[in-house]
Amino acid sequence: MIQVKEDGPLRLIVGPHPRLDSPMPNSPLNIDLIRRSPFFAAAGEAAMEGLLRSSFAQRLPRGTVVFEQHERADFLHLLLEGSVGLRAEDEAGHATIVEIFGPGELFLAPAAVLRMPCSASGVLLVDSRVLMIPADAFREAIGTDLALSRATVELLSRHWRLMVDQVVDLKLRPAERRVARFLARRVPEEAGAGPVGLAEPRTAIAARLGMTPETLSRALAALEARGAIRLSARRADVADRAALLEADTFPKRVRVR
Amino acid sequence: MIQVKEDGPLRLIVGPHPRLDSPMPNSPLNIDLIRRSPFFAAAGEAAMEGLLRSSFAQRLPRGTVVFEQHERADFLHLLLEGSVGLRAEDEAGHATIVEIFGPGELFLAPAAVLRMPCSASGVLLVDSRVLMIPADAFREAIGTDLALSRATVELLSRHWRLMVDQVVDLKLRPAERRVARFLARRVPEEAGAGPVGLAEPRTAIAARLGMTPETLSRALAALEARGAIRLSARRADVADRAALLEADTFPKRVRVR
DNA sequence: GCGTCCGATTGACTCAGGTCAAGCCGGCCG
DNA sequence: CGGCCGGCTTGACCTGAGTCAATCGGACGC
Repeated sequence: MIQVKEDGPLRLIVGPHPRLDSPMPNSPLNIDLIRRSPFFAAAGEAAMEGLLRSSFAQRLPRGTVVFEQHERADFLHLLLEGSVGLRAEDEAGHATIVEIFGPGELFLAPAAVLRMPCSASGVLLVDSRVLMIPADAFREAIGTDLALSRATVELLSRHWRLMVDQVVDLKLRPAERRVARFLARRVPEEAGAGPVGLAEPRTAIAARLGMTPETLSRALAALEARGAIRLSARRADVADRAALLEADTFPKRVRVR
Repeated sequence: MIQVKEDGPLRLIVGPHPRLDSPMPNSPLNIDLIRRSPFFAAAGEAAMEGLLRSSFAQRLPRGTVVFEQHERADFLHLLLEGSVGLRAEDEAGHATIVEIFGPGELFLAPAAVLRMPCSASGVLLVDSRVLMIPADAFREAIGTDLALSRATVELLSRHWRLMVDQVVDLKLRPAERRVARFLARRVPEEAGAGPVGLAEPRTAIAARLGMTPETLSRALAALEARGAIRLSARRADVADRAALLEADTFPKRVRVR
């Protein structure tokens, strides 16, 4: 079921419909996590039940590629715990991380819906638990269940907006500010301060933010020097979320249209 | 119905349900254009009929803002002719163009679906014809018509992928190559060469590509010098689509996890 | 036909961030 | 417990693209 390619990253390999033979069946804990995800909340219990029947959860080590760019998607993935990066490679073989998703996120790499090749690979950035939902079952369910279909529209809309945000970030904000915003986004909503985990490798975070690891490192150091955060291994303590977003660094250009 | 704010761009102002009093009713020509849009093709005649009943078309001058960032969306827009830019402004008031859409594109600025404020404004980059679809009607239709709902899922999926492409572009490719790809995308699919119109202002194109107008200008000049294109007013003639995409310029960095 | 005006181009200069090359540190295995 | 190794950080340097400023040129009004 899981197989290691000797000279490459761990690659997940599964047969067409490997239902209940999973290493981790849907425990109550899972169900609870799943129910809290914005997607299933919108889809409703009924749809959820139906989909879960053919799904299964897995605990997978970091580095696992859960789906591969340019290949068709056989599963949708709901992250129960951990962190995935969507990695896209250009024709020259250079890669970035397009987005990083955390627990509760469903990424149906719209490929699954369109029956098109994935536009990115899914790589686990830390050891994770993933709920695997067969794409066929999903596509079928979406064709009969309006609530589910509607939930999907909302999910995609949210994800589209995330990407818009990122494009704006890349185009308008300098590296240091992008880092600051990234950290701020990870501070629990209303809490104005607190620790944020940076469990994923720096390289991945840097790629997500559109910069090199060196620049990320320097930006973090600068933020620390400024007193906005305190760094320790695999995490950063945010002193003041609002201060992080302060506009003290210079912006870019205005002219449009 | 249309109103000019003295000291700002043209702003479209419409009442809640201004049906058939439109300056341009749905002529057969419109219907035909609409039917060819990938969205309505997927949604099917029935859904299309229903939506069109409450919609109306308008011819609007360039510069018109058809919807505004941070405001709720009252209409979905199907571009019949012309070009729109999605313009996003950051908190400091600096703006970019997130995407440029051409004829046949439906942009329901997912805001309409989520009943959330738009994450960008829609600005006409040239004089255009736009089909306006009341958001309520759409939201209602989507809640009862599975085909329509499915078409929406596909539309959003396509749009998500467009954004992914753009993020990859911004992160991995240098300015000149981004320009080349932009031009190539506008060469009619299978035709290996041909003229591409650049009717929208350079400033908008530059913003869409994440660079300044100066850099765009230099990139175009460089491509011309290299013999890849020939420039004339408001258009560029592509000699060889494939050659445009050639990888002769240096790429960026590799390392990702 | 001619002046005005605004967007596009061109040139010279600057700088944010990428590149290259050491060091450093913590985890892991023998 | 020591040494190795991979990932992170730090420093020195370089360059792609932004900035600022001057000029060009097409569209439009008169």
